[in-house]
Amino acid sequence: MANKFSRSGIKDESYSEELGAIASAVRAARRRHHLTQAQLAGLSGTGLRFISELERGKPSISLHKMISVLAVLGLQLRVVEAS
Amino acid sequence: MANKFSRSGIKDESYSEELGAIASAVRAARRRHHLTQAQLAGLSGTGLRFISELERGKPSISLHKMISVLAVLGLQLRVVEAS
DNA sequence: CAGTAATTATCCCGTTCGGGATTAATTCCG
DNA sequence: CGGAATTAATCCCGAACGGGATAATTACTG
Repeated sequence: MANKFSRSGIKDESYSEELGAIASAVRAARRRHHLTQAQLAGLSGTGLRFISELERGKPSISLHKMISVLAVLGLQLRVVEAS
Repeated sequence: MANKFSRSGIKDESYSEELGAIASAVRAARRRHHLTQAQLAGLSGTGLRFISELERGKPSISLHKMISVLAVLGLQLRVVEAS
């Protein structure tokens, strides 16, 4: 996941494939819906900061907030067997 | 999700189907592996409290910790289209 | 290219997570 | 059934989330 907006922060890219996949899925879905991060924040009852961090794969984000965001985008979380 | 160990706490059962499904999946998988919550905590690098709350569907748990637990149980998180 | 829009980083600060311990309640099983 | 095992609730407290604002950086477009 290319961090194109990086200023000077260090981003640990090695954390988890799942995290990265979720982050990418959220960003892609947001763009499909032609929403800015700010709009998505408003629609999901979260803040701009949360959306930004979610899309950059921040590990420690709160599950229910993420579920709220997914719902706005017509997505869901599922538990599956590891491949 | 029957709360069989409930003492006197009030449990909001209406929160999110996804949360409940994740919680149930974790508990079921743990039992399939014949692990106690304490053992699973040890294996996943979390604490007993976290496992207990995860299995009871606590909404605000931290995503990466949950992913660690799922990994021990041979499970993964996926984002899917909402049905 | 320049101006505007969008995204990211950082700050302050109130709220809450969760480790580990302890206690209480429930479940398990011989 | 009773005792041991397991799970849930609660406590203290350090760590950290995240709202909102601000500033910096990057992307977009005419």
